[in-house]
Amino acid sequence: MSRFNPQAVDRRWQKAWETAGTFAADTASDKPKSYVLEMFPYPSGRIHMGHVRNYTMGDVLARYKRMTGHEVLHPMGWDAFGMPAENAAMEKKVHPGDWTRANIAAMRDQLKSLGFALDWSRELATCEPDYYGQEQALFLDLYAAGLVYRKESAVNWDPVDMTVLANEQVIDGKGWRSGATVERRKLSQWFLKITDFADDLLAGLGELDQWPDKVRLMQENWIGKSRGLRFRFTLDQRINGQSNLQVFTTRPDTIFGASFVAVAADHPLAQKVAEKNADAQAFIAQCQAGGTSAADIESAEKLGFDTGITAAHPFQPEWELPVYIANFVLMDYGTGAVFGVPAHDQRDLDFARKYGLPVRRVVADGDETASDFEGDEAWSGEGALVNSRFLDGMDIEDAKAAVISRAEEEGWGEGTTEWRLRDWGVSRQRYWGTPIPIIHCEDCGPVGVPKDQLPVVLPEDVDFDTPGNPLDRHPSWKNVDCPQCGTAARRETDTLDTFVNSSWYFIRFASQPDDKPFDKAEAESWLPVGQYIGGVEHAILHLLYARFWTRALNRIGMLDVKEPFAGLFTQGMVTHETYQMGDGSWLSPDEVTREGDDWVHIEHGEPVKAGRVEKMSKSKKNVVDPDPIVDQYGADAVRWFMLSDSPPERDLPWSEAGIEGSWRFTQRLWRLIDGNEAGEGEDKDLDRKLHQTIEGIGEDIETLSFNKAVAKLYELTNAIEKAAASESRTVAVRTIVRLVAPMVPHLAEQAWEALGESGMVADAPWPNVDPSLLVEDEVTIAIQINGKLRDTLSAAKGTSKADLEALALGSDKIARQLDGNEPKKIIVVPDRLVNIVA
RNA sequence: GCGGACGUGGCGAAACCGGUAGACGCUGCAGACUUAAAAUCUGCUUCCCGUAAGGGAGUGCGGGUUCGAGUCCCGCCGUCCGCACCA
Repeated sequence: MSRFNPQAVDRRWQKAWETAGTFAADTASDKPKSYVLEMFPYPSGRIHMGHVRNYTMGDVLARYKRMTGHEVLHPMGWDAFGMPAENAAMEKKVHPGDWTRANIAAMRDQLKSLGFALDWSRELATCEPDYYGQEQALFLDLYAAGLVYRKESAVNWDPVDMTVLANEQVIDGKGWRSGATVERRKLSQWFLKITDFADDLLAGLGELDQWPDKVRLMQENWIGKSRGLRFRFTLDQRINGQSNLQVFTTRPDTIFGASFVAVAADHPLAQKVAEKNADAQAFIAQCQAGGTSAADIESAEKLGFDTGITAAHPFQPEWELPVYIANFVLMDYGTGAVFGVPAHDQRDLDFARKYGLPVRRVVADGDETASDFEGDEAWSGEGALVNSRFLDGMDIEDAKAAVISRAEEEGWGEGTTEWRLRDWGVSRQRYWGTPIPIIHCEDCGPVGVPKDQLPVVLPEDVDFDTPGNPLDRHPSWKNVDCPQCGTAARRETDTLDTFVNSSWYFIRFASQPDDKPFDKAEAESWLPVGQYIGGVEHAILHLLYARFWTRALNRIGMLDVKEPFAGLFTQGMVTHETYQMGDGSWLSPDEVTREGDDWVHIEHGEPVKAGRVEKMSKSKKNVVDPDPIVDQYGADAVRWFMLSDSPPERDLPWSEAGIEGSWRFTQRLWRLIDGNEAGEGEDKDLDRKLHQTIEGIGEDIETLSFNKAVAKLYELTNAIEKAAASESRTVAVRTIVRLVAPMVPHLAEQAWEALGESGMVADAPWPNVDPSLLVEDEVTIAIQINGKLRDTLSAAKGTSKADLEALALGSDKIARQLDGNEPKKIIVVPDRLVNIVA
């Protein structure tokens, strides 16, 4: 009997698939189409285990779909623009393009070594002009359709490096390189009108029944449709010529609990106050220090500045509320101004306690109705309105409606729908991205680059010695003539957010003509993606942007598909134990070894502390590189491990013992197949097991429950091993090759060939279930007393309730337990259990 | 701060509609084969009491519904993810 030798076999079949064009997707095929897609990788340099897991899952599904008669599109490409390339350029003095392309080449080889069933003929990289040029064309189409506009928006400004920072480059309010306190600075930037589609994006979630509920809920909350009241406070003085201050609230019911009004630091009222008040100016400056991210802003200490202005309560003009400038009010949401109800909002309560403002209860917390609110925990739950005049006794919803209709009658406010979703800012002040195809002309304003001049190609001759955007200081690229009037003008130097690249790559995979972004009919023959697989970290932004982009293409008539991804699966991370020396420094898994129950350094034997199992990360050095693992154990063992044990949506802890186990299994499987001896006769138990497995695995793969499919294959393997030679056993061996083919394709091809089958197993049909072989005739019945298991017995399937009851009462163990007592009641669940209540 | 999820043996987990908790894998232990080792094979492996037969406890914690709860309800605790310029 031979051994399974992946070092010899893997490459052989990878070449065979490539030569035969096995996985090339044929648009003209009349088979049912299936589009399987995993989120394309950023070419960071090496494939990591997270990629291997992600792509293995998609691969199993793609191969299974092929075997069940589908024409499968399973492509791969590169999300190739982004900051790491520029960081590498600064640190290693390499051009971002060279760095990126070298990374792509290395990672492509790595992916190929894993034997994924990919259609490489459709490979694309977003950093190449043939991709981003088409993206520029789409941008211009959206611009023409009125879906693109410019407005002022805040960025993180590093005053020392004189550059814009990404949120992740702001650490505790400081720039990551310079250490300088970051400022919020306003720049004129490009926006896409995603809010035009807010209602539709929300409504569309309802039809995405193959998406995880949690993702739909997260998107729903992100879009954040809320019904509320927009109304005007009358101020005691005119500011900017206005004596009104417009606010928005989702809780108009709590209007009688108001104790202050607050505006954002960049609200016009705040700006006006600051003109004459140095303290206000200083406060605003303080609010604008630190990063722009919501997490930073909202978790900071609540601070306010009393402007001295007061606002009259709409129901009682002599009741005056102080107007504050506050650091937790966001200019981007609602009107940038709110009223604070400390008793029923935690932020407002913290603020009121800090500044000694009144705290009035207006919603009863059970029996608690007193106007004076005690304690430091706001009550945001349900309750009847109290201390609220005409609202008293109403529930929250009725009170909201009552206040809105009163405001509308009296003319000082109106019920509105507000969205948390904001328009998508796509401007990035960086080099390594899609150039925005706009030329700024003094006379004509922003003018789109004519389509026959696309692509606007990034200049190659740039340097990264100075921080900031090299496009900005590249005169020959930047200075051009206006396409409209011909006078001197300048190119837009901002590039597009990389989320734009990933908002349509799945369409380009389906159709990639040279002269346009995609062919409508061809793209529509594949779309929507049947199963999209990627990390949960993309649950909101990427997926929402792609859904928006698809709708935008819809509106301009380029595509009739509305939802890009019919099925979505979010997979868990690959984790590993962490190791630390006594001094706190991290060690990588290959620097440590086990001695008994303890870990020590592999070279000098010093003790090592094994820590928590965490996401693999460079900073904690708990990273395992797939390459040497594939070399040692072969692609199939790695793939098998990726599918085993952990449910795919949960984290998968990588372990040396685990990959060893997978390796042993591949060898065992090979021995089972290669060592099968012909026999006579049928083996009914094995037949049943086989067909139960065929049925179960099909379901498991379709629901991406790979860990369950793996467990069933172990059970079947165990059963075949134990079975004596027979015709049934030979059939089982021939069948299991096809059942494992999506998971361990190299081994399966080799076995298929060894068994003398014709063609490739990748093209073989998936085995059929014979329902007549699934029937069980004996079942085990549990016998409980008061819900506790006391005995089990075996009975023919379908035994009547009365017979089961008699059998149960006839058991010695039960008689002993009952000790002569009469059962009060007996519950019988046929084919399952008998529960005796004593 | 806001939003979302998750929690079952030493470990990863399974358990379909509320019906035998722990399938399957890993680890560990014992044994077989071997001159020896590796590989392989066999058995055991939730915890506690007990030589055993057997008994008791048990699905993060505290309550509840039910003949019966890992599963349903209420309240906690812990961990992880996202928060619009990381991708």
